[in-house]
Amino acid sequence: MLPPQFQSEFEQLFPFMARVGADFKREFYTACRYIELPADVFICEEGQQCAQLAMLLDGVGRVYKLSPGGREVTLYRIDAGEACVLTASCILNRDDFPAMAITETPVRAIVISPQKVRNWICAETQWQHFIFGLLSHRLASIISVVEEVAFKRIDVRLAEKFARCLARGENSLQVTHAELAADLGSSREVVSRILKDFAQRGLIETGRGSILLSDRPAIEQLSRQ
Amino acid sequence: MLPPQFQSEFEQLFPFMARVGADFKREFYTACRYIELPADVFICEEGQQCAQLAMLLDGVGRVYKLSPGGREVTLYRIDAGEACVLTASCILNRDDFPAMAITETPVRAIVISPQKVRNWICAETQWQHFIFGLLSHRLASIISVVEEVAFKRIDVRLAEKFARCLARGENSLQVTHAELAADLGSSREVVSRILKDFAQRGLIETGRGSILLSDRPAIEQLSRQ
DNA sequence: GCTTTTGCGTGACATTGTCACCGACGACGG
DNA sequence: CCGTCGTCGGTGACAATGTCACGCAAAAGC
Repeated sequence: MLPPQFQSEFEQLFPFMARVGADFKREFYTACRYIELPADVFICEEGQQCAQLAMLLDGVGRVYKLSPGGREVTLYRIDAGEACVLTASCILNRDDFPAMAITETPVRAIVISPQKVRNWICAETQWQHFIFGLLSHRLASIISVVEEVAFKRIDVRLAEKFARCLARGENSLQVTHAELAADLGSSREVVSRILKDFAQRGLIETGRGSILLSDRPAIEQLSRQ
Repeated sequence: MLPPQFQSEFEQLFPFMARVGADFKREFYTACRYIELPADVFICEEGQQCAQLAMLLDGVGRVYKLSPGGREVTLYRIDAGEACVLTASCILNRDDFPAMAITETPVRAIVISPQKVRNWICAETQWQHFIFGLLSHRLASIISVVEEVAFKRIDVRLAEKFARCLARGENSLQVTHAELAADLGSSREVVSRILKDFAQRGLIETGRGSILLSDRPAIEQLSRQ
C-alpha cells in the first residue's frame, strides 16, 4: 500500500483520483509502486515492450526519435501530473515502443503494471477518461510537432523555445547547442550559427553551456514569426 | 436500422463487429447511419467540432495540416476498414479538430454520433478495443511522419511513395507535382526538380499529371535510402 | 477560335544540413 | 603545476531544400 503522504501528493497532481470510489482507490494504491530515478536514465528504448506505465510526481521525462544518422527530435516531454501515453498505448496494444524515453531530471513516479492498466479501463470510468485524455492530448501535441518541423524556420522555433522559458520566469537556460539541436531535430552547426546571429543582434548572450535571454521583446516578437 | 447488405459489408471490414453480442449489434445498427460523399469534400476543418465518427466502407480520406503559407503535409490516410481517429479523439475529449480532413475519392461510410461513441466505450469491450487501437495506431503512424519529415531526404521519400505504389501493383500514378508536394510537406518546385532528375536517370517517365514508374529495382533501392 | 486555368520548368537566392577540421575550455591524474 | 583528454563551440565549403518570380504550353471552358 502506497504511504499516505504519497497518496495525497498523487491526488493533487492527478485530480481524477479524487472522483473515484473508495474500492478502486484502495485497489489502486495497493497495486501501484513508488520509484525514484536519477537524471539521464533510459526509461524505454526503441522496439522494447513497455514494462510499466509511469505517472510522474516530480521531474521531467523526454520522449524522442533517433535517426540512423544520430540526429534527434523530441516528440514531447512528460511533466509532473502527466504520464507517458506512448507507454499507455503500447501497453494497451501490446505493441513495441516506437521511440526513446529518458529522464531529463531526477524523477519520482508511481508505476502501474500493464495488466492493471488494461483491467481498470473496463472497471473504472475515471481511469478510462484519464487514459483517453492522455492519448488524445499527445496525439494533438505530436501533430503540432509535425507542423513545427515541416513549416517553421529554425530561428523562429528557437525564439519560441526561449519565449516559453521567459514565460516561465526563466531568463537564462543551461543547455548546450547540441541539446537545443536535438530538441528541434536540427544539427548543432545550424543552431550555433543562428545563436551567433541572435547574439550579434543583441537578443541573447552566450556562454559555454548557457544562454542569457537579454532582449525579451525582440525574442517574443520573433517567436510570433 | 442499417440494411442487411451494408451490415455484412461492414462486418467484413470491421471484424470486431463479429465478436460483439446480439444486443449491442442491434443497438449499433439502429443508431448508425449510411452516407455517401463525392471526392474532394471537406469532412472536418481546423478548429471545428467533429459532428460524427466516420467508419469507411469504401474510398479514401486524407487528414493533413495546412501552414499559414499554404503548404501542406498529410498526416495519414483513412482507407476502407478504418475510421478517423482524430475525430474519435476530438469526440471523446470534446476538443477541436487540430487538422483538415478531406475525401480524396468518393467515399461510402457508416457514421456514429459522438454521444454513442462515448457511451459504447463503457458498455462494449470490443468497441473500446477498437477505438483504442485506432488511437494508438495513428499515434505510431504520426510519429513516423515526424521521423520522415525531420530526417529523410525528399528524393528518398518520393521513391518510398513510388515503391508503395509498385507494391500495390500500380506501375503508374495520376498525380500532379503539387499533390506530391502537399503529401510530403514540401513545395512543388522541389518535387519538380527531383522528378526531372529521376526522369533523366530513367527511373520514371513523366507526363502532364501522370508518372510512369519504369525502373522498379532502382526505385526500390533508392527507397531503402 | 479564343481565353482562362492548370501543370510544369527555371534561375536566383535564402535557409538548412553535412562534413571536416580546429581551437578553447574544463576536468582530472600525475 | 603540467599535460592529457573529452566536451563545447566556431568555421568554411558544399549539397539539399525552400522561396520567389517569372514564363511557357497543354487542357478546359466558352
